[in-house]
Amino acid sequence: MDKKYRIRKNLEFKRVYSGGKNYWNRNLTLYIKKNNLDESRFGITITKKIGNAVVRNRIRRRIKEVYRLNFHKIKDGYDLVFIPKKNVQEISYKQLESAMLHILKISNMLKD
RNA sequence: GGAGUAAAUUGUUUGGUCGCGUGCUUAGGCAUGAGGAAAGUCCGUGCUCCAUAGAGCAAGAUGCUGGAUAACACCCAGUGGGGGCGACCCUAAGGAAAGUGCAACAGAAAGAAACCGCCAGAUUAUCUGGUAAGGAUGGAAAGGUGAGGUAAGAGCUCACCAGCAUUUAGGCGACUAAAUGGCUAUGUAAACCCCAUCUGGAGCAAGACCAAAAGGGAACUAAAAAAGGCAGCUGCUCGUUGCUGUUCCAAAGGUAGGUCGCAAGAACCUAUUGGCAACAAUAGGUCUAGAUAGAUGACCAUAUAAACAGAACACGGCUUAUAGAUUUACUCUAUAC
RNA sequence: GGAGAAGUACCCAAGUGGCUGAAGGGUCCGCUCUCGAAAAGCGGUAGGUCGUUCACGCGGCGCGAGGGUUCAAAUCCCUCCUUCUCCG
Repeated sequence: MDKKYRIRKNLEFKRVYSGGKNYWNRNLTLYIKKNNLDESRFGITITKKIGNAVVRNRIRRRIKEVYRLNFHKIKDGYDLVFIPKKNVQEISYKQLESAMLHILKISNMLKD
């Protein structure tokens, strides 16, 4: 995943939190905001309260993997921030994939 | 074979499809990419800034001896004490006769002790003197056991044991052994303290350089010197550094952000030599992560099972977590011979 | 990544070696007041857990967890756990 498709600055994260819409389901929270660019960008925030460093790394890598495989289905011109909830450390990769697709569907971010 | 002690190693393998960080590149690719604890941040160093890192006090650390080290609370070799049949393990282990404090309750008394008792004398609801053998309290009661001795007793005397001091011998030393002496004033220093040795403070979010936006900045003479005030250097004192009012001008400063710090090092491997060892010296060889919302993953196949866990300046230790497998040395014990 | 603070009944908390299971509030229970409640006032041998008991009661353990020093630890020392704060 190229760096231009990722949110990297603390300022940009804060802009998405304050000005964006948010959606949630049992496993995830999603913040969305228009970014006036040609492509969509994404970021992940995991609190230190979830597991230890190994668990957090595994969750982050799985979310990146799901996003990479479904990248082409997502509408252009938005910033997305995924925030996993505490129970994500117990679910499998397959369950995480369906949860992410579900939240993208209810937020109306999938292309037709 | 069983039970155990000590030390060490390893801690997923191979293949396929898609994907990530860094470096190189002829732009297709090639090379390389987490740990024994990367963890906790408990110690010690390097490194950076603060004044060149200064003086005194305060505060803190260490605490048997010797060695080793860049340094340490770690490590090695020993000493004393404790535990285990043993291999072996544990040990904050200086000073209580420098001084102060504390030892609740109980008990006569918690440090140079007469409540009861025992003995002697006077007197008779008791008083005076001697006495630490016995009672009672307590975690602890004034060296222990036995014998002599005595009015009753007592290291008062003697034997053995424990403890103290001196001398001699051995050892670099902690200390050990023997002899002699006087017979002895509890515990607590992870209470204050004393003694010896050591420590300036902060920390890579240190700090250096470039530098948007926003915002006003610099020079000068009088006050001047001195003193005072404010700020920085350390918790305080000393000491030390900078600033303090009027006139001119478009530079200075360092926030967001970026670059560096940032990986060839007290490095690792092998051999030899010195040393009981920790370790040191020499020679040869190797280059081995460097991110900045933070790189190792997903799926499939395979092997019987695979834990704890993820670098953020680096290194030496300590502590804590850890499934399974393997190796070496040693101890006790059953059976057999 | 680095620096620091705290942890005591259900909640807020005092206690810095000894008669403290632990002061004091809130809470809970009972009573007064009221038609009834709330508020207010008065009282309480209540309070976690384990064992024993019909119950009352009695005993053990318990101040984040585990060790150590001491005759004696919530308090002193060491290790670990959890929570919170600050530093660009």
